[in-house]
Amino acid sequence: MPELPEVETSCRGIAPYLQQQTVSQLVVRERRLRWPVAAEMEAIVAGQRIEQVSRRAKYILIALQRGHLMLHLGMSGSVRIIEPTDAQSFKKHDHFDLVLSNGVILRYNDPRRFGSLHFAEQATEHRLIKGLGVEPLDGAFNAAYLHSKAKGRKVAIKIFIMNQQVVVGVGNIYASEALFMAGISPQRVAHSLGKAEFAKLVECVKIVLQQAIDAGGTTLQNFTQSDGKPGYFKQVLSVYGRAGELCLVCKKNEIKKIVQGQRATFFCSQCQK
DNA sequence: CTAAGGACCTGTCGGC
DNA sequence: TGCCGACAGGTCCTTA
Repeated sequence: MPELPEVETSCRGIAPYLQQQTVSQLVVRERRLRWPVAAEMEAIVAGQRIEQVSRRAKYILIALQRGHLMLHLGMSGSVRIIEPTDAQSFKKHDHFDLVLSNGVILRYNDPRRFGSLHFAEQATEHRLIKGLGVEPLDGAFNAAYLHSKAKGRKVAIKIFIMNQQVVVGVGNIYASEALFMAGISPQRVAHSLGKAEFAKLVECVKIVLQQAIDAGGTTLQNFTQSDGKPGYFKQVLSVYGRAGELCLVCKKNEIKKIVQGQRATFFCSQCQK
């Protein structure tokens, strides 16, 4: 479910409630997530002060006095803040609670259980984070970087920009959107792009993600804002999910849907070359 | 090393 | 109305 903008939005939404608070306890009701929640997790977390909440790729990092919690939302995960008076308001698939000493609860919900909760002394050294590529909104993500990474790569450019070892946070929706905005066909082989095309693509990835963050994250079926209310913005998507409809740019061609790497890709064959 | 496909899960939707 | 298959925002792991 969540792409980077949704994770960023969740992160910002929950941070004010968590920062500088103390964890009273972690209550896990379902340990079977993408990876089992470690048995020692409760003991590690209890009593620790939360220093900071941040994001790396699609992981929400909760910095404790000692170590970090790493929360990934997978496809269908969401977090919400529960006031003490509503502590008993459970929904189906509420898998764990991070309970603060002031009674406020960070509650994690995830129907498909593709999300995960890890602990690491140093998040940057954790095996799931260590090998990740650059942040898309960072200056390190630029045309020269992408160009050099693409050398010798024969995968389709859409698959390539979704590769977390290259650049993080570009999910299936925004990969289609960025390529559409850049006027580049998703089927192009990665190394075949020219310098100007890499520059354009980088620029469009940044724009598309930043716009979505500004809009509070694209709201699709089951994203819940961190305050528990349904998302209020519906970002306008230009191609994603619009198969068979007329392209918004050329207004002549129908948006096509193809499958790449077992994922749906949407594009306009007129506007994207 | 790269590339491709399977795996993990539940919920929803369209078609018959 | 009920059942069944297809599909859904992620990403790791195995195999070739």
